[in-house]
Amino acid sequence: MEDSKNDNLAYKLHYLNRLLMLQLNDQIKPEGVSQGQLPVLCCLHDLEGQTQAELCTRIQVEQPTMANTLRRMERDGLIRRIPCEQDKRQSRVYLTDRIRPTVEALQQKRDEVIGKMTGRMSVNDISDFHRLLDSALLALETNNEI
Amino acid sequence: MEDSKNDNLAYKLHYLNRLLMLQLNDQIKPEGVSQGQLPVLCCLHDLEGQTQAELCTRIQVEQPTMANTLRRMERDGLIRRIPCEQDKRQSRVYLTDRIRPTVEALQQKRDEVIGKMTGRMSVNDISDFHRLLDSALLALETNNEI
DNA sequence: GAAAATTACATAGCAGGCTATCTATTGTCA
DNA sequence: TGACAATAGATAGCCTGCTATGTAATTTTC
Repeated sequence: MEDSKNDNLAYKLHYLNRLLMLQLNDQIKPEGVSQGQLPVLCCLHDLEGQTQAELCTRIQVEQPTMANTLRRMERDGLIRRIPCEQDKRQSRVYLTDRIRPTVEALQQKRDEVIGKMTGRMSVNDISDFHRLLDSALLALETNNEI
Repeated sequence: MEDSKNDNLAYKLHYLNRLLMLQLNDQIKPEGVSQGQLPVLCCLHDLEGQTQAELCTRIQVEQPTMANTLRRMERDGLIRRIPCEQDKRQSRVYLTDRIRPTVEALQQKRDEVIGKMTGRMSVNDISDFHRLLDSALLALETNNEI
């Protein structure tokens, strides 16, 4: 049976994701940025001053994951957090001046890795790939028992 | 720009993989098995007595990753390791009697999650999905600069 | 046959995902 | 107003991936 030899969608997706994240990491490492931090940089590049909770919602990770990511990013000088006056529980997150000018180049690096991945695909293939991923995402996001 | 709003293949793949692994975990957790352990169980179900290095090659993870996974699986009573007489550096890995009879049911659980993911796809879609993942894998496995 | 290279595996340390739980603040309502 | 509920974020602890490095056994080479 093929599936027991790892020839199944779950294995392929998992392995492809690992390859992709490794190569993405390699591309953005020179700027001192890692794979998990890039979505936060992009999200803040769209709109600075978001709260941790807002970043969680947009990037779709759990709150403690974001808390850890932000801690590392602050440590590495990618973001700064400014406590909110009105609500002392929350902070607003901003890019540092050092990283702000490089975010678009980082997005380009990411797109190059995606380009390598889709190198042998036709335009139709790529739009099918998007469509199939969207369909799979929607199916898994739908909250009911299997 | 759409890509800066996480509407890109890298983000989708990453997110889909996370959803898939979470739901796979939920399905196999009752048997005391987790997502990263399932490929090892399947691989040993095909052929018991493989070495750590052989498992690495088949499952395509780095050796320290496998070492850790095997340590947890031994701790949890999923495998046992028998030192090799001829070559004292290596051990051969076997399923425990407890887990051996359940491996096929676990594979079925995995296939159910995959089924949920592909629920709205046609047979053609699914074969396209395989083809596109294979193409992407091949492109990223090819070892040259972007 | 001994030194050197290789191999098999273990360990340390990090990133980034998760759940569960804690603290402090804010909001609600009787 | 004072108690309780809800919210924002931090922390602890786990898994699974990675790189770098260490150690013991084996193989190769001179």
